[in-house]
Amino acid sequence: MRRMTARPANTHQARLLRLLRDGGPNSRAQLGDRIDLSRSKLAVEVDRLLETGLVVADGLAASRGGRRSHNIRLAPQLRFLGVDIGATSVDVAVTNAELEVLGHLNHPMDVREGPVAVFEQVLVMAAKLRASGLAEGFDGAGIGVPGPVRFPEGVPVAPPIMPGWDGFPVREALSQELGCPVMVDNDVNLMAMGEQHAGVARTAGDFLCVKIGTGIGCGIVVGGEVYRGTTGSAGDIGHIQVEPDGRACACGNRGCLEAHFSGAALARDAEDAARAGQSAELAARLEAAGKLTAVDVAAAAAAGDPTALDLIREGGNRVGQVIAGLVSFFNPGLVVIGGGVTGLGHNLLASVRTQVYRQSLPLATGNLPIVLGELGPAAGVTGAARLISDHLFSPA
Amino acid sequence: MRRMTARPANTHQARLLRLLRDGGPNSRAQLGDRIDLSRSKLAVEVDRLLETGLVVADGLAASRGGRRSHNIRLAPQLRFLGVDIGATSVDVAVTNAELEVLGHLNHPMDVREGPVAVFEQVLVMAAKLRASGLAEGFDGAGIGVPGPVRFPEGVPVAPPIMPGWDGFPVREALSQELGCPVMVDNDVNLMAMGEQHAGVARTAGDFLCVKIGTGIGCGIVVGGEVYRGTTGSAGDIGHIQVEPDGRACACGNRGCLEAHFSGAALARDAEDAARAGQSAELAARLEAAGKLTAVDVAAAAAAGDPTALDLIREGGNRVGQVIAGLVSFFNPGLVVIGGGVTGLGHNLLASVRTQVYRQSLPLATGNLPIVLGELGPAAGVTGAARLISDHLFSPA
DNA sequence: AGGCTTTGTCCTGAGTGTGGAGAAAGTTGG
DNA sequence: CCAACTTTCTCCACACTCAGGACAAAGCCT
Repeated sequence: MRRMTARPANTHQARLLRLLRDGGPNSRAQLGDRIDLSRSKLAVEVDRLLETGLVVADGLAASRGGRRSHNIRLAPQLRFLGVDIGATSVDVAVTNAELEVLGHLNHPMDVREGPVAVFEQVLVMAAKLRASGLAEGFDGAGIGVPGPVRFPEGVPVAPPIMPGWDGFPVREALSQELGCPVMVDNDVNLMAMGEQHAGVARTAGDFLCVKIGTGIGCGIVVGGEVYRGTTGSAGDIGHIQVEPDGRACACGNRGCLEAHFSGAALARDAEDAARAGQSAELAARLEAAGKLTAVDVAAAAAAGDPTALDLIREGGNRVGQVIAGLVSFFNPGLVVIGGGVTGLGHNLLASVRTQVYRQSLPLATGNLPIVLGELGPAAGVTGAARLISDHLFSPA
Repeated sequence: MRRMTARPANTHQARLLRLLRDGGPNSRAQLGDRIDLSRSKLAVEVDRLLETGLVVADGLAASRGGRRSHNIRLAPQLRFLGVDIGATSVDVAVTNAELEVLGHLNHPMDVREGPVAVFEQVLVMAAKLRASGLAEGFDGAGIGVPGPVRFPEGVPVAPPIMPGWDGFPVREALSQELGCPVMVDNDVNLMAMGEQHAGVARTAGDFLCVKIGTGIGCGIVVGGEVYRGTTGSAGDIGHIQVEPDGRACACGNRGCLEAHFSGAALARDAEDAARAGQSAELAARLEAAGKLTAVDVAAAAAAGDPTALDLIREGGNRVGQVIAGLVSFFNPGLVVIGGGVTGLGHNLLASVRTQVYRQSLPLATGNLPIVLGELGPAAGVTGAARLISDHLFSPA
């Protein structure tokens, strides 16, 4: 099957494609209300898009008191691949042009196995999605990796938790294998874009998206656009010092946020508490599974275990302390918290909120929602699809 | 005398005006090299600007091997007023359209005397500058205040150190008095814009500008544009907590950065040290003046006084610790340090650098200059002039 | 059936912008 | 001093963009 070859010829067409992506099917008249163009000009550009095949007119909508309108929509056979490489698992999903997830696979895998092994797995999963009939091919792919990325080239740089990936040409390699355009970004940025597209951040202009998984990172959105910093490492808050002479961190320093609270740190603390006999609940789970994860701590907390609750509360205080500083500095309109520890839920959220509302000035916190992400694992892959669609839906 | 009434009619004209402002006089050909327009279209827009009087063609430049070019420049009689309200003094300056400071006055004054008294003083100073022949009137004015500002309206909101200003219609009032357009911003943002226009940040895209005066604030520039946050309080880093249960701060919290280090805190610490007999040098100065300021500490340090050096070092460590966190988060391409304590100079800078380079990841600090601002008190007023010129040099 | 509404198409005219021809004004070398 | 060349600037013809109005198509309601 022939995949998408055309690109919008000008900014009007690009804007129309994004309107259709974000707003679903529309009539020409509805599009006209949302774009600053005359009806005549709009009609010309829509016609050109129809010619390219990027957009189709299928069927008529119900009348709204007059002539029925044509349904203009993005070509229904368009498919994007969203890939989210986490520290301990890989998510791969296929979406349509409106970025709705049609199929989603997850596979546990350590990112430290290196790019070659991970890519092999990604391609297997992509093939599986294709075989299931959800896609005959991919028109573009977005991929997120858990570390800083030199964005224009799509190459990870100096990633602390995935040393084997340093300088690996992710974009080029995946583009070769899949035969379609590929864009690469930090996994946290993709989560932010996912929540922006279909989650809690739909209406936010400036917001922060804190992802707490194995590590901790923060997506920064300024005026609707992801901010990546000068070298692509913006949002790398896991190594902000929260305790002078605190715990040793993998990065070589002491007292980093990540060393004191993250999915990995929480699991370790829980295991320590279990072995020290502080919690029968956690000890039982450790006995059963041989190890503990953030999910176990969440379950123990839900069961009312005071040690687990303490661990979560203390962790929330740590993150909250850092977020309070970021809120003072950045003055966002929204803070989203997501990642693997979302299961810790409102216990975590409560202590984060307490810290932020107590430590930041009222002007910055007065009208500041601090909420959990609502997309869960779909945030990353949705964001990945949005990344590549942003790229393809802009003039060549 | 008639002041500037015309505004650029389109974005081309606006871009031309800014090119002339930032690059000085130019021929049509030189302008053509810096703008993406054909020579013919360029000529048309330049002619229209000449008609409005915003731009003049005076004289011919030396030949560069062919026909001599006309010097195109901004109207030489254009005048902007730059006002920088500090916590303890007021700066007022007049600039030409290229934002060169033609005259600059400073007057010690406590901002807590309130907007009415301060405005009176500002108008006296503006009149003095006019009387000296530097200006016959003002085509626009920019004004900075030491607190958050609701930018679109030009109104201070909930400013901690200047309670009497809350909600005072600064923009409207000053515009009435001066009879010209006025824009209002936070003083820190103006310092950033000043250093961006004519100082160390001329080539920086994303940078931070930390101003340490009576308080501490931080200007944030993203892609060349000042970022002000959702409620105008972005960069308000003075109340980030640096020590749990630390010193009491005027804001009601404990352990704020500003309480531990700032011009005010430094002066107080120095006085305490002098009274405690820890430093003969500082004691002598306290004796002489009845009080100490950051300038005294700088002088004592320059004279080799170890107590003063310690105070500066310790303060630098505090700020450095916060800046390290911001660098990890924001990944700027440059950090500028300015404000009243610039006199502490390289002693301060050294400890800030040590903290940042030690605590932040190499990817973020690898190529990160941390430098002192080079404009001193001119940064604020230059930034103020730039603020209003940005406003006037954009389509109406 | 007739009037009204909504949707979509067509056409004209104003304005925007490009590129080339060429005039104006200078330098350089013989 | 003249011819050749360079740089700067102006003028003009042509293509393209885009808005707005007229009008046709297709529906609803009475």
